Amino acid sequence: MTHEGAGRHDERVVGDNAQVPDPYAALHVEVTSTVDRVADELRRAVFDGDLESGTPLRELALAASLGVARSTVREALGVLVGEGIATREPNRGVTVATPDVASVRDVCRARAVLEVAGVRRWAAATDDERSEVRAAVGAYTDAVRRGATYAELNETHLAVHVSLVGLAGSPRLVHMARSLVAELKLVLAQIDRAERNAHDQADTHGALVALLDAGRVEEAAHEIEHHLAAAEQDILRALGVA
Amino acid sequence: MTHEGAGRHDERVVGDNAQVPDPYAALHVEVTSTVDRVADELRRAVFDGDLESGTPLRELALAASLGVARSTVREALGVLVGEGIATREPNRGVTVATPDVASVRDVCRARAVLEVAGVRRWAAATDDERSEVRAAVGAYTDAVRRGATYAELNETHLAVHVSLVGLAGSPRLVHMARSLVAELKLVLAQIDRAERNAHDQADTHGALVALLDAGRVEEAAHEIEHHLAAAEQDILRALGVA
DNA sequence: TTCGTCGGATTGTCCGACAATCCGACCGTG
DNA sequence: CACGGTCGGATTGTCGGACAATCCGACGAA
Repeated sequence: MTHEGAGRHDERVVGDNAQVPDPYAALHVEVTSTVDRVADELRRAVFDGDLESGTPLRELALAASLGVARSTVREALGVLVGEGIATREPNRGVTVATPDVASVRDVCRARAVLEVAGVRRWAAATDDERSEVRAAVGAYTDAVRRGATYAELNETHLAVHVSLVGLAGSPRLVHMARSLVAELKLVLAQIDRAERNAHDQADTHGALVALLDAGRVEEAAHEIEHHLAAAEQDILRALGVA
Repeated sequence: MTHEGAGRHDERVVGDNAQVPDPYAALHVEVTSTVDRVADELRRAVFDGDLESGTPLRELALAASLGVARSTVREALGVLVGEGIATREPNRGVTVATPDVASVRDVCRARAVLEVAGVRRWAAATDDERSEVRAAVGAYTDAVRRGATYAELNETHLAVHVSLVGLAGSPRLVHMARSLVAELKLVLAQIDRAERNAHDQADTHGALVALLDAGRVEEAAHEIEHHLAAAEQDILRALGVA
């Protein structure tokens, strides 16, 4: 992903004219390199289940199939590897990552740390950050009530959790959370959809916000930890752990 | 698709027949690609101050200077960018990252989240993890007493903080902590050495472990937060923030 | 001043090439 | 049959060259 765009031009502090507060905010151009597009396509394929975990990503074949040069594919694969969506073994190539039990546990534990840290800072967060959480929860519950597609439910649900991390007010933590969520999406993409119980967590998330609004932060933190532990168990069970 | 040859040969997950617990542990070969060596060299140069922040990293010049191909340099630069040590502007190239006040604040805040999470799990951590913290603290205090070089003091000191994150028992969190520390090293490499007050935090760290051993976890967490806030102020002051 | 235009420098992408490495099959020996 | 050696194909890692696209600064005209 590597969001972070938002070109922030420096302010020349040379002296007098430091008054103009960027009249051209809210303007941005879409800069899209071929490497980015290839990486996007590969991500999409992985998350949509077109590429099962463990599938080797051959550079030549991908280059031919996508109509780009091998070096371009290679660079895109490097991005995927950096995001943890794929793994590279020296001289053996890149394959779609196969999450094992340990990594699922790890991702969930790390997620808990980040999200709890965010929740604990609810009171200290800005209004912007809080309203973003509310918006994310609203979008998710709306998707549930609307009976949206599985993919959309997933996306909005995970967005709620990322927004919780956003409460900590640290772009880097949010970036880490996104990376963890990407790995989680990889796992979810492998689990047979029928295997997973339907999303019925709209109430849970609403209750979480209610707790926070009531100032019962510690209860909310405990709640989210419980929620994540349950999710971890669900995933491990669906993965068919012995 | 490509159904045919995709025989799902069982991967060498040692899960099943775990009778033989790896008689060949403690054996590993050093696999070092050219890209890795180039990336290492660039990191070294940045952290040693050979490359000031903001310095453009020209692909052709580096390739010629290091005696490797441009594509190799390019890939190494991608790694550096992924680590946050350098930044890439499309069509403008890669430059050594110039940390601003906001990012310093961000890194410190994120660090605090991770380290506090680790400290809070002191009791739940494994003996291995705890002894690793003790070893790191020991190495640092030893370096202080020994009057080691500035670089060594830095390294051992930061290793202590990473080891604290290790208490959480999550490899991914440790990885994130390492990434944050790398960014911090970049900042420290820019600050004139004379500007920084000498390391006298051996006592602080020893006291931290003492608190943890005494089971006063919350005090230790508070202590580390205080410690990090102070370090942030030191850095910002040395950076010459208004 | 402000606005085109031009040339040089650099990146983004492509192509082709080769050695190194890995993998599986085949084969000979004991 | 088990074991070790050899060989060929497939794939990666690295190289070198090439070209269009883009950016930057300077120069010059309105």
